[in-house]
Amino acid sequence: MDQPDRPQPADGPAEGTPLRRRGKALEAAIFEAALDQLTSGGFARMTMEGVAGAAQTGKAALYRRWASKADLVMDALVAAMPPPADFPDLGSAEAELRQVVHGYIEVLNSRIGAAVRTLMGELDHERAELFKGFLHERVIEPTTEGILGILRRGEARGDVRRGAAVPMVADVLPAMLLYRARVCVGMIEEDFCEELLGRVLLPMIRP
Amino acid sequence: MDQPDRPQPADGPAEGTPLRRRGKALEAAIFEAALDQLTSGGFARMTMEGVAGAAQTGKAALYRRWASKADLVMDALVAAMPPPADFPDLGSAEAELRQVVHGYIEVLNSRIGAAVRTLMGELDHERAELFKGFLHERVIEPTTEGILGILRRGEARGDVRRGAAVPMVADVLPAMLLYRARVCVGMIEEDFCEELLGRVLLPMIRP
DNA sequence: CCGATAGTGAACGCAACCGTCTTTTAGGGT
DNA sequence: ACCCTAAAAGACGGTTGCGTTCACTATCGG
Repeated sequence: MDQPDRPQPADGPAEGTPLRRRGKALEAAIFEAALDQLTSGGFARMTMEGVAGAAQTGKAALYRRWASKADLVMDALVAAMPPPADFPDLGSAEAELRQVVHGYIEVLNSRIGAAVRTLMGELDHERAELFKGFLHERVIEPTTEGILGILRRGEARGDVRRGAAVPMVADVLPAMLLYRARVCVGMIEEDFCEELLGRVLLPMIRP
Repeated sequence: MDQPDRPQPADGPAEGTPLRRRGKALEAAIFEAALDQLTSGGFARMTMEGVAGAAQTGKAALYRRWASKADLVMDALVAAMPPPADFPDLGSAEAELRQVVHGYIEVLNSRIGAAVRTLMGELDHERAELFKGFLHERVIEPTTEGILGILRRGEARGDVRRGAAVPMVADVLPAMLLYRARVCVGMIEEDFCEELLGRVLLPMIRP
């Protein structure tokens, strides 16, 4: 039952590469290391020493910028966050939901997606208060609102049943993606998308 | 951004109560403390010292029984786990799903439910390997199989659409419960049950 | 080239926790 | 009452990481 208790060191620059970076380049490396350490071990197990080591820099360089681990994580999240997703009118709720699912699968399979997923999994820990606001404003609520928009349009168009444009229905998509990410190993495959649409989402909203 | 970094001490026996317990009574107190510490801070932040303190015992008493923190958590989970849920034939998929949702809400609002929820949230951390087998065998798969049984009966009976008796559909219920538990503060209320049924589950499976 | 400054690497004292050990105490059984 | 033994309490040496400091070095801009 004894396993290493720390996130694994991330791969750093290749050997022979000049190691001293300044300013933005160093920050990018630090952010990358921070998100990776966060993902592989959770917030508690992520350490400033680990991040510094993975970014091949010194702790002093981290503490010159950030007072705490949480400050660093928050800045790393903000820096890596993609722009808000679009939820354009594609003429059918099915096409729109398919695009959303594809988009979210792509994000979840990315570094920032994995980090967000980790924090979502820790939302009910006491330290999650640190990130709750960010996750609600930048992840949870935009997702729900965007899908709600699709459902409203669908209701008006007629390809979504009346009464479906509510947050509970909008939350099924993110809930299923997170559950799938939790329960199964590895990346979410694209065929998951078609099954989620065909078995769950479209039957649920059909008129 | 500085907050306490450890789970809060659980309430122990009242002052003046004799503190020395032996055997099963002490183990029960230790298990309770372990699950509470696990829930409030996650696996990483739970410590043997914290558990010992919350159970008002000494570390030596813990180490006499369990070689490691993970061993303790596993035994605490096994001891606290309710018997497998029943999924009886109630004559309609609606009634059956309502009973399941009620049952799971009740479990999720309990100590063992909160602990399981915490571990579900950490399933993709490296240390989650320790509990993955347990969670799959005792939580995830029984849930999916039980709901699948309901869906199959419903298909045969005619109140569930053809093609709905698949794991993807069966996973919507636990996925939504976990998402709700993650995203919203506090206990899951019973009116959540009716909305989940009325807006999501029944529309999704209706013929 | 030179000066300013950020980065590097090492070291430091401290806190928290681990796992172990010892002495004392008290609960349970006979 | 007596005895056995598990539990309580405290201490210990070791490890890890924190946050800080310092001397040196590399980089950038003038």
